[in-house]
Amino acid sequence: MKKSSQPTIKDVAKEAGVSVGTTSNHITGRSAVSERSSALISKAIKKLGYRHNVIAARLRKQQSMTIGVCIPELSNPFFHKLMQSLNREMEKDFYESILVETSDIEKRNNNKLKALYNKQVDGVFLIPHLDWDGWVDTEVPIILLDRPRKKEVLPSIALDNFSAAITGTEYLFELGHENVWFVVNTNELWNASERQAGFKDIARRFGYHEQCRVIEGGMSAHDIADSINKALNKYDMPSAIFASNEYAALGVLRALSKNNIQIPNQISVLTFDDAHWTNILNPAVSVLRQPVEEMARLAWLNMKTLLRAECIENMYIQLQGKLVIRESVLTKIRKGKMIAI
Amino acid sequence: MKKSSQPTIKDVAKEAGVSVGTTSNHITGRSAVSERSSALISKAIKKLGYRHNVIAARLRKQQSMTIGVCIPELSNPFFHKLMQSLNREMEKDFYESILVETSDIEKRNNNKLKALYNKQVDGVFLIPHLDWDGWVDTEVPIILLDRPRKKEVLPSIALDNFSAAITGTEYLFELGHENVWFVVNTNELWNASERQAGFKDIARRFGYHEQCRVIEGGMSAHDIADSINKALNKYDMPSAIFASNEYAALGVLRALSKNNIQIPNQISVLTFDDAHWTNILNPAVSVLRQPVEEMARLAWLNMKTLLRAECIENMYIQLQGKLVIRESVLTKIRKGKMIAI
DNA sequence: CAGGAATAATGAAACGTTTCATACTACTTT
DNA sequence: AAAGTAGTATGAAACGTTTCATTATTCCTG
Repeated sequence: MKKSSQPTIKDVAKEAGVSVGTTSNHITGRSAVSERSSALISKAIKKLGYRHNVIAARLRKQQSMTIGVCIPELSNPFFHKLMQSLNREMEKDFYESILVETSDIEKRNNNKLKALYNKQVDGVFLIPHLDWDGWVDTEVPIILLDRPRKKEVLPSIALDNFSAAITGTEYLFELGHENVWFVVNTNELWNASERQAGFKDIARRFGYHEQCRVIEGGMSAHDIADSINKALNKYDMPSAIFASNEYAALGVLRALSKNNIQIPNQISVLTFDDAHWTNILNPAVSVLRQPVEEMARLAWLNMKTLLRAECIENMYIQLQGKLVIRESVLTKIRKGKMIAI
Repeated sequence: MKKSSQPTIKDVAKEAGVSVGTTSNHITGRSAVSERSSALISKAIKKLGYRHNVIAARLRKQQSMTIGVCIPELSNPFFHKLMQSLNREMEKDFYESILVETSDIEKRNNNKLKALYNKQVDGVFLIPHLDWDGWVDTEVPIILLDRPRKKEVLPSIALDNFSAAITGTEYLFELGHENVWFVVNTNELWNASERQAGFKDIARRFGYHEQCRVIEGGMSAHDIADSINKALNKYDMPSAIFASNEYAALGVLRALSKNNIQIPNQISVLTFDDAHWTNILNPAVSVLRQPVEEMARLAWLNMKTLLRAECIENMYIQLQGKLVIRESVLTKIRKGKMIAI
């Protein structure tokens, strides 16, 4: 905003020959205004090029119509898809978001959180860090997303990672795969460990825990590829690999390609996260999809409840993953007997 | 913000036993405050849990410290990387961004732009649509990014698409490739056509325009794959393919894989956009990288000049693409004679 | 046509800051 | 001791809305 004076609501009122109160009513629509006045005001607005000052309105209303969204980083597909979906939801109710990235630059969420509070956000969506100490202003609603770090005390919505891993693994087992590797990377410990736990659990139940193996990948896709490479040299070749997220999946693809291993003929591949390339590469890779839009929808729905100052006791919503079958998993004949799927 | 009354600067002043003016000076640091007062105020702030109300400050200062950023959609890697870089730049100067996605939902930029103006943004970064009519509030600084749609009248920063295409194509030619395909998709016409023009220009200069071909791919990566597939059946196989962006590249990979064509042994591949998977897949694909951070840096630098109310006449900055050589392009021996590179 | 109800319009106060002209204080200098 | 000066402090006005208790107007009903 320049110093050049924009016309205010007072100017409009004067021009239209009505009071500021009436003008405000016309603009916000919160109270009835006669047709005559409305017409006059509309004309005045147009004539003066009046622009409604949202900042002044916010101050008076003591409501910013703004939600702070803290995510680790925008470059992660899951996070920016989530951001996108949240925006779309909030937009419908004329709310606006302030996006802050917390990772990399700032390991602690707290500074960012405080800055958001200073901006008078009406609510906060937070994807917390592992080392987040949980400090929070109890006056402003908060919902934890994706990583239910303090789910006992703060409302949380996340994928049911444990079950999702079971869904995926079970699918592989049912198809006849008995020797499955689960590949995790180490930069996102919470979800990875839950998924890993699910994998181990179902492997044990099927009695495949001897052959099934968890490969700890490292931080980058390249590290992961290396780890898989080493494992490939060390152990019997698995008949399927389940990657715990997009980066792990890329690492798997690299390692298999480097070793001239065909997907799915020699090794089947399944992965968490429905990255856009999964459906394009050949073979298109089957995926355990996180219901991002659903998460955003529920998040916003519950936020609105909270904004109405209604308490939600002990909310912890677990979303179910969805298996999306494409071309990267082969049906295996199990020793002699056919498996119906 | 709840109704529950947060302490205000007045409460702090009273608690500290000084005036509001002094308190404000302490908080904002715009005018000297004695050690004694500062200490008292700090103590009072801590005691009351005072929180600085940014909205009130903005109203009074007639400055929102906020920049609107209009991008087509967050899911496009180039755009969210740009957003990320812009945020990082602006953060250093304590500016904040309001992100709006324009595409898909709303074909016209204008509504979004007006909404931003109502929010009293101090400036706007805009990646305009093809059909944008160029309406703009001349009072608030604007810089066009990536697509210099109205570069004659509005300051713009964009990749020099024409030259970048030449750089990439020349690289292929120098390596001995004479039969090169350039693959464009059709949803982003501006940049694609510039790149295409560059490609055609250099092909003509090398005298390869007979064999070199532009493949119009379609909207999605799958459509692009289909188009390439058809072209492969129809024409002589090229020795290299240059994809005009990430989606085109994925389409190329799919089509080649489906046809059991080896990269780079049978066909070399080069692409615009340094998508994160390009460096991970096997072979790692060589890339013509857009200098995103540089673009963000320059964008913010110039925005700051504009915010200081200094005029910038006729700004049109063209950034140069950077060739990143990886594993997907093969050096060819040209008929009998070696090419030194 | 009086009385009451419904509908519109009014204008001043309030939201929580920053700003600025003024006043105060404590030194230093003549 | 008066005068000057630099450093601080003060408090009321202003930023542009919304809100709400009143008042004005219109409409309906018996």
